[in-house]
Amino acid sequence: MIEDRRLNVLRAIVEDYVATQEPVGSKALVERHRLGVSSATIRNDMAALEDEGYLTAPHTSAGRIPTDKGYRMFVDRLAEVKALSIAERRAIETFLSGAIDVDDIVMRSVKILAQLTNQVAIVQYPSLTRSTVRHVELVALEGSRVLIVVITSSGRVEQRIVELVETPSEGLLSDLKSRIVRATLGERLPEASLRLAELIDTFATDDRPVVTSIVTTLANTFSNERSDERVAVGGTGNLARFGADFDTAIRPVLEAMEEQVVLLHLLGEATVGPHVRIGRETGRDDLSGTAVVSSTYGPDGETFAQLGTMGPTRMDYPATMAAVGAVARYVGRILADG
Amino acid sequence: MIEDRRLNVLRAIVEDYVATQEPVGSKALVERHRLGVSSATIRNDMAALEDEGYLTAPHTSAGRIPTDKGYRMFVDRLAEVKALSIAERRAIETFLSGAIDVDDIVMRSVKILAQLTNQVAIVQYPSLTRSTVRHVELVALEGSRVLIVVITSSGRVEQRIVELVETPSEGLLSDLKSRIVRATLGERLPEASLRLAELIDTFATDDRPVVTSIVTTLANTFSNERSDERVAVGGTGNLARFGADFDTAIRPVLEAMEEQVVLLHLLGEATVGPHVRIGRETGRDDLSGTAVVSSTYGPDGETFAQLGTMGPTRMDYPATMAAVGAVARYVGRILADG
DNA sequence: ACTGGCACTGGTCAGGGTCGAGTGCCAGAA
DNA sequence: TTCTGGCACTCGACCCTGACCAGTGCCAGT
Repeated sequence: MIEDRRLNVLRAIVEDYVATQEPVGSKALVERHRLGVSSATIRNDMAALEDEGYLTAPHTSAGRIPTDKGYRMFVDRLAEVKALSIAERRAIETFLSGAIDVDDIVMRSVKILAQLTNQVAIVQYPSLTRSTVRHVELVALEGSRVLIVVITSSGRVEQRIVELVETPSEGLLSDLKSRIVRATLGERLPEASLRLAELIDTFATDDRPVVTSIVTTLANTFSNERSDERVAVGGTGNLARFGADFDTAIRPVLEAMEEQVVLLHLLGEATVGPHVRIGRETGRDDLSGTAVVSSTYGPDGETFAQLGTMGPTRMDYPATMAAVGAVARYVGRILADG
Repeated sequence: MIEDRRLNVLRAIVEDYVATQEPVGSKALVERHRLGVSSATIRNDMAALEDEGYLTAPHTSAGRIPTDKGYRMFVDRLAEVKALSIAERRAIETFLSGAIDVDDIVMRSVKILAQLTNQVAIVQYPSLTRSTVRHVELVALEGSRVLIVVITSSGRVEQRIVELVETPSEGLLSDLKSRIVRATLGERLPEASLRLAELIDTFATDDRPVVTSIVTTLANTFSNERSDERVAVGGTGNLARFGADFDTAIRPVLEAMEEQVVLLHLLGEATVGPHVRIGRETGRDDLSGTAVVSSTYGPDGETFAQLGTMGPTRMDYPATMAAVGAVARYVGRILADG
């Protein structure tokens, strides 16, 4: 029972602090929440919570603020998932379904996510290595150049142009194409890459130069890490709201935004549902005042990549988690359809 | 003569203020620069410059700082172009020449520009409307779907997939392709779009549905404003250095960065060589503390798009202008080669 | 036309006093 | 036990004050 009340106090403090950005004291707490006990009792509870490491006091005669451990407890055991309003759901749906290609989906996701959460949003481009080959096309261009087009199951279209040493015959090209298709269609990109390597030896020695240079380019495209590692970032304008604590809330985020690698690391490993990293849990000391809410996305079950938001630890976790989860779901659905 | 000295004083004040970020007084000025006169004389000159609107004093007993008009005079008449170091030139060259496609060029340009200037860099994607058609390809996919590929003179490859009502014959497709190529090759995209419209009537009525849907998709691609209006932004980390005046130097920039339209407007109309907009000259009141240095780029003579940087009015104009100019030149050259 | 000197101005900074929100603890009530 | 009212205490926020000083404007003199 008494444990219960303590947790309620913790919850109330987190909520109030997130709302007001100011240390919350025992008196203010009993006024705003119907806790049924006096402020003195709350004071004792707060002292206990501080002993256990869930709260901290900036100085003797200020209120308490949650520690990272306090936030952690809050998201793990105290927060109820805050459902998005119907209007918000509809906004996500209509905005995302207006996208015309994969790049556009990513850009729109970033935008809507930043808007919903009032934070900096990060969306990783759908991973190539996890998607499969849907179509391969070879087109002879003028001169001895060949255009290679690959369409993946994630809807991404990649193209390359190779300059060959000699002009290939129509026959060779179409033969090569059909063999490539047979070997790779439906395969995941890394496997497709392997299959291609085996393919070269099956051609006549005369054709080897042409085949090799087309096939290796294609294999490079398949195992191209670039797209995996690309992320789109948005919502920087939201940082402006945190003018008060520039050094703890803005500077580190601005700096992290510059490095794609850092961002990718922040989004973290694949996890089911919205995942929260608070302060040092992000793995970077300079982001001690920052929390990351992330989720994988992809058509049902499959995992294409990650998306999420980044903001001060004192954020509205339930709302942010709901928004991240919802956007991830819609993006996955749309990628499956398109 | 006396006019000459006054301008020298203005130049010295701009240089000192840019270097120190602090109002500069008459005494400090004579110490740092060999002006050959006493501080009292400088005081008179400063008073005169203030009357003419080139300087302003934050308060009675502080030094002077340049007004926007002062900066304007500085860049127009006083600044000598500061040549980049050989190391810098080489850095630009090697970094940019490592790019693998147009998107990569843009991303790398943003990065190097931000690095050289320590400011926020903006690079507009090469405009489609200003480039010409270099190649068009139609490829039948499985079912009745057709892949359309366009390569423009700026090296950009755009592709679309159309779902047709009926499967077109091989003959029709190759006929259509050759007529499209004949009509549009080498044309600028807007003109190419017009030519396409005329093309439809030259086909037999039976073929109209297929032709129409391919041709309109293609025309849409040509007149697609999206790529024109896309910009890449980088160097946000550099904003962190201006922590001091968050509200005047950072907030407005963060907000502007959110809106592509605003950024495009800031880059401004085509102009030759680096162009500088100071404070309200940007056309936005909230950017009164910000200056934009921009330039067009493109292979010699031609203009593909704009790039530039954005920073506080108290920036090192000569260095920034040199960097913007140099990057613009190299990007243009690389686009021409690739 | 320039300079040295001098009175003046206004911002910054450190010291000191007041105020008040909030705490910890204790003795007594439920 | 558990809660409550009361009280002394703490410490930051705020304000005022005076010393200090960078820098100015002006004037009489060279």
